[in-house]
This record gives sequence, structure tokens and C-alpha cells, in this order.
Amino acid sequence: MLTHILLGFLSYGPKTGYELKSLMDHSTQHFWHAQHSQIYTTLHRLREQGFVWSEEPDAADPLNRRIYHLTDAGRDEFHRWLAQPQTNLEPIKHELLVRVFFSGARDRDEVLDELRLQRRLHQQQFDYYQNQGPEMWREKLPFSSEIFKELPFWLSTLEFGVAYEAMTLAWLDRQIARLEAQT
Amino acid sequence: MLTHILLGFLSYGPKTGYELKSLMDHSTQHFWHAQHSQIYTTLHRLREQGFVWSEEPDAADPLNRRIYHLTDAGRDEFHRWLAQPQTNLEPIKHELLVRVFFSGARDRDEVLDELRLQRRLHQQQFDYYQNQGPEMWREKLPFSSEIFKELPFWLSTLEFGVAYEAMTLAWLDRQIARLEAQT
DNA sequence: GAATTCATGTAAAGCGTTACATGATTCG
DNA sequence: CGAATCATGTAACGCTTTACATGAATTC
Repeated sequence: MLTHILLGFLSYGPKTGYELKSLMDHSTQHFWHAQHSQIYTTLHRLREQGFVWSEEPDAADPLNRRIYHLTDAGRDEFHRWLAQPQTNLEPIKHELLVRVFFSGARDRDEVLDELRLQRRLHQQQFDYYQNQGPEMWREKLPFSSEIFKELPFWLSTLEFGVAYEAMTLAWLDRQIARLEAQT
Repeated sequence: MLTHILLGFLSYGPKTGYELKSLMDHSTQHFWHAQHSQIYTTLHRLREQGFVWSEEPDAADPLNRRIYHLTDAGRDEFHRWLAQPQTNLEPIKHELLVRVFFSGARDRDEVLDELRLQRRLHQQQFDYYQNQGPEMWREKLPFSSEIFKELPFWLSTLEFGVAYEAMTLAWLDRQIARLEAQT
């Protein structure tokens, strides 16, 4: 998956590994994140596969930056991936639900504390999506001419984030209320 | 994670690998699933770690079933895990959102087809949660005396599933409407 | 007799996280 | 001058998926 995210960002223009990491942190973070270690190793693999190429770092650049470019094969691969629709329901992995599932054996107050903490965290995330999030995008993602067509889709993903957090908050409130009602 | 799910189910009583797989397929499936291969190898690992033990398959049993039991160490580990609350927001990995994010370069109709297909699939899932789901539980998870305390928590996870699908359907409808409005 | 379900495993590969490692630049 | 940011990598490990492999019992 990270493969195609990197190819996607590189389809907007050449970028360094560090820039790709920063872009992900400020855009795809809420539905796909990666450590820098994985980004660098994946870029190496993509280079071996012929999907990207990079100039040797400029000797005059003390930061030793390595700029990656998409090859034709890389662009083809990216479009091949996009053209192949997702035909299955996406399986969900949700650790908190696992914990809730097995919480019958726990102290009621212990479970309540955990749910209340999660509520706080999700409230923060909700606020972030509605306030700082969009503004951060305007500041940190400044290659505006390249992406005017994608902006509505980027906003769609943000809208999902808002809806997801609102849904989660409402669910947490119901579970907390149910537990509090028990004596 | 699978580790603690298996320990959790075994805390209700001894079970075979096959039974654990079947239990997961009918209960945790909507927030954590696993292939049988992973379940069997994880059980081997748990045995080496001393968290479970198993009788040698009964020579009289032609199906060669291997029944796993929780050890004291296994029970301790399960409770240690439960007592350690989740203090972070759970990172989300959502492939469909990655595809939407990069859909600016695609044909509008191609994107619409994909979203409509996802809408159908999520509608099915929503119906499943509301109808067959709970009934399936009553049939397939029959160790009722062991789990009367956990049932409310199991229903909580199902309630999350319903809320998640409703949220997703509403989001998909908005994205489909937005794209359809474009000419 | 064929198909489905019951039952258990191994091997290889891919994906992702965590930790280790280093060094320059910029800002306060 | 210290902290934060910029910048790139490797190694080990763990988790998960996919594919390969086998065979008995049950149901239609």
C-alpha cells in the first residue's frame, strides 16, 4: 500500500524521502501513516523495481538530499493500481474493540476510566479535524497548482475523519452511560 | 494482538484451534480476523511460551484434535494485558481512503462505479449486523453460562459495527452525490 | 459418490514497527 | 550554545497473508 502512496505523491513531482514523510504526516496520516524507516526502504525497493529513479545527492548539498522521480513504469504502475477498483469490504482491525469484547472480566471502574480516556483523545482528534487540520493543509501542502483537481478528494477523506470521530464519540458516550448506569 | 484474543477465548474454557477459528469468524470477525494458519502457529508459540498447554491428540480420535488449555501464566498474561489501558488513539489504515485521496487523476465515472460498489457492500454489512448477526451469535456461540457477563460488551462491539456502517453509508452517499452533481 | 465441513499443519513472502545510528542546519 | 528540525539510512523482529499440503467425517 505504501508503495502506491509514494508513487501517488511522486506523480505530482519529484520529492525527497523526507518530503514524502512530511507530506504523509500532514495529509494521509489519518488513514495511512508510515515511519521514515519504511519510507526510505520502500523507496530503495521502488528504485530496484524501476518505478522511481534518483539523482546522486549533489556534492554541493551538505544535507545529502536524494531527490526521487517517477519513471514511466512507475506512472504506469500507479495508474494500473488506481484503475483496479476495490471489490471487497475492507477488513477492520480495531484493538479497542478487542479490549471491550473481553472486558466482562474487568472492574467496571477500570473499563470506565479507559473509555473516558479514549473519549478525551477522540474529542481532541475531532477538534483537530475541524479546526487546525484544514488550515495545516493550506500551510504545509503548498504545491497548489499540481493538485487543484485532487483537493475535493482530499477533503472527502477529511470529511470521513470527522464523521468517524463523531460516530466514535457518540458510541463511547453510549457505552460510558451504560456502564455508569450499572450499580 | 491475536495472542490475547486466543488467551481471552481460552479463558472461557479449553478449545481446539479449529474452534478458536470458528469463534473468531462468528464474533470478533468484524474488528479482528485471522487465518487458520496464523491461529495454529500462534498456538504453537503460546505453548512454547508456557501460556497454554495441550494434551496429545487422543489416539481414539480420528480427527486428531488438539485441545488447548490456559496455564496460570497464560491467565496472568491475559489479565496483565487487560489491566494495561490503551492510552493512545488507534491509528487507522483505510485503503479505500487512500484510493479516494488519489482519485483526482481518475475518470469521474470510474470513481463513481467504485463508490457505488462499496455502497452495496457496506449496505449488505449493515443489514448483516442488524439481522443475521445477532441470531448467528445465539446459534454459534453456545457456551452461555461462561459468558453472561461478557454479553453486554459483545453487544457493544456489534453496536460499533452498526454505527460504523451507518456512518460509512452516509459518507459514501455524500461523495456519490457530489460526484454525480459534477458535469 | 460428490461436496462440504471438520481438522491441523508448514513455508515463503510481504508489510510494518521499533530500535539503533549518524550528522548538518536553523532558530532562539 | 542548546534544542528543534532537516536528512538518510540499517537491523531485528513481529505480525499477517497467501499458498501449499493432507486427510477424515458428514451431509446430500
